[in-house]
Amino acid sequence: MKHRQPISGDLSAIERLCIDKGVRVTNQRRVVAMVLSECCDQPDIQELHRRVRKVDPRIALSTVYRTVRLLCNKGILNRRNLGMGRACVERISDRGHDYLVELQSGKIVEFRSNEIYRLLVGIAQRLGYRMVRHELQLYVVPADETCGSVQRDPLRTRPKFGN
Amino acid sequence: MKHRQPISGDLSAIERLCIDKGVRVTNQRRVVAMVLSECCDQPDIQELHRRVRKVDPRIALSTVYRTVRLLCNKGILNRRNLGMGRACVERISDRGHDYLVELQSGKIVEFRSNEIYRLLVGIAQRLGYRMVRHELQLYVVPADETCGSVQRDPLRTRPKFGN
DNA sequence: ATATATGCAAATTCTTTGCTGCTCG
DNA sequence: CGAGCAGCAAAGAATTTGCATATAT
Repeated sequence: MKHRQPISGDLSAIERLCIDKGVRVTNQRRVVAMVLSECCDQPDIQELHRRVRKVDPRIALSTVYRTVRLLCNKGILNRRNLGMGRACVERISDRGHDYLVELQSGKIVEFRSNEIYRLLVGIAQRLGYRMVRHELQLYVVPADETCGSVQRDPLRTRPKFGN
Repeated sequence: MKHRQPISGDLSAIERLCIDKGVRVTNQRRVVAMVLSECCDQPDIQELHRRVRKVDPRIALSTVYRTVRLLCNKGILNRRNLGMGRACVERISDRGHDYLVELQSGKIVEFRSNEIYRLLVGIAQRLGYRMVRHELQLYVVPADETCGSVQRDPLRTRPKFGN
């Protein structure tokens, strides 16, 4: 590997978290952190890699996978399934956000509900647990839609634990 | 393909739905429907195939994939991601159910909340949509747990649209 | 009878890993 | 310096598909 100039600029929120948690900050991790910090959509790993490459084309896909996995383990990132065959990498935020997914178009809208959040805390408590986080997807069709509840598409989901 | 005796017995709830929706009922689909109707856990595709094979060992994995995809499209089944690297095939039920997932052990508890359900309907409405269904996972640790919100494990999620 | 399913194996796509040379702290 | 990274290519795992044959209606 040839020498490479460290990228410049302020640290992203994610980079800050890495330092706080004692994660070694390499140049490629910095790029991934930066790209993710600037996202206002929900990229999957391949898309994330595409964007990362625009900053530094030499960063390998496997590095992105490894970085995301590491930061997931550290509680900094989360890989989230949005159903309908989509998944994304997102920053873990304190209260979290949820997604409304339009079935026909695939359009995604983020939303939050403190009421739901509080109910969830209560449910966990009542069952003897403490809530760490949650994921909620709301699948919808336009209000005027006449059609029934026919699914848009099958979607696969591939699971398994990573090390 | 050699001739094969149709399996006997009453129709499962899922088979009933297939007939109603005009889905051609083949012997292998009947087996998949039956196995799923009898599940009281959350099997993934591979596990589903394993159980299907116990009934008829000649049913191929690809058939199970195709059947699940078809029934998802018909709004009879749903493939659901439980986070932490697990996904499952489940029957779509009217109001739906949600999952509480214990992060350490991976234990899964189903729950329902009418309050949350109502809130979701309202949220969709307010945004100009009609809710078709939702998915909600609640990740927890035992109440007495001292540890923070460190993630259990990275997990992959593989998305993509099917046919 | 005939449009559709199924099995099988090969092809895709997503993800991880082994190895070796680099780099952060 | 020295433990932990990044690249690359190859291995693995999950899922789909092409094609010839079998089957439901």
